[in-house]
Amino acid sequence: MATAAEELIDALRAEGLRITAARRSICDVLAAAEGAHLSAADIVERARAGTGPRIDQSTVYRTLDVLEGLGYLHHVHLGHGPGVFHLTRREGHHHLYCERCGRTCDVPLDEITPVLDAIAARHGFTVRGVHFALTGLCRDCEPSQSALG
Amino acid sequence: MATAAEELIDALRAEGLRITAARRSICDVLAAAEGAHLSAADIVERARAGTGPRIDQSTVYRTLDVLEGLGYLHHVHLGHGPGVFHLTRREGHHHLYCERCGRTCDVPLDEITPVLDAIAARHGFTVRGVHFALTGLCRDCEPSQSALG
DNA sequence: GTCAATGCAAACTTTTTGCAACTCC
DNA sequence: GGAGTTGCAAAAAGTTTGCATTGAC
Repeated sequence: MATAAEELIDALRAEGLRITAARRSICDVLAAAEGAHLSAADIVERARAGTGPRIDQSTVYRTLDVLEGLGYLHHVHLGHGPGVFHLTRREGHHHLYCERCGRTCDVPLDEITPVLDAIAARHGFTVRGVHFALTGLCRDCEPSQSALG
Repeated sequence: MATAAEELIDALRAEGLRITAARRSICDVLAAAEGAHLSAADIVERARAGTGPRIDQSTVYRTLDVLEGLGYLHHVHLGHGPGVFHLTRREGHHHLYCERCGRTCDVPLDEITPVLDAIAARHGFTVRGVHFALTGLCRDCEPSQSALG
């Protein structure tokens, strides 16, 4: 199959950027992660496992920056701690983040954008980003769950 | 009037915590800020202007932490950069944040919570936090504004 | 061969922590 | 007087930058 990694590499090439071992490795990691949310440190670790221990975090950050600039990647803040990266497959999505257990859940944009936009519009804003998660509690961590039982 | 600062001090006293010059100063700054969003650095700066240059950021962070724990204070992340603090007057509110110019707008919770909760509930979540801003563009920074003109 | 990209180290920003000295109650 | 707080300094965590070297085209 024409992998997602190849698509990223082609995108870089189309921009006239150079295809290096580090970039290949980073693209592989991102593609292999599919829907997962990886921190920069995760990506560094996996890229090193793939290509070798010489890949530096600064290279990873720079490559992520390039890919994000090209629109192939988003980074999101789920809570405190490092931002997490994922490819912008399809439409993108918003994130629900459980403050207690850290579980995340993706919410399709078309499910949430119209609603947020309507509210934002009343205040003269356009909601465009999915840059921060919506924080709350998941079913298992909701206190009323056991309190009511 | 019984100022908001006094209310905070009373709350600390009621917890058996000690009332120090530093804490008074920090409470004054928070109360004087009213609706504004202050970073920790802002608060340090203003507290020093009020009480003297010896107040340390670590003291400010620790005091903010106490007040947040007591429920009198929230901190929010509007974008990249430092978190911002504000007293939790009344009901609290969500934040709209313009990615381009940094303008913020408060959205009353009762305007947005039911809507977010409905969406979150479908995914087994309860949206509780207003911890991260909704990011987007304000009227003045919306590109379609001029593009359509 | 040239210039973009890398690896390394170090800076940077924001927040947290360790600890002796202090001071509020 | 004793425990909670403070100020100072240093660490921690995440990200960015400077720069000589390397390697893609």
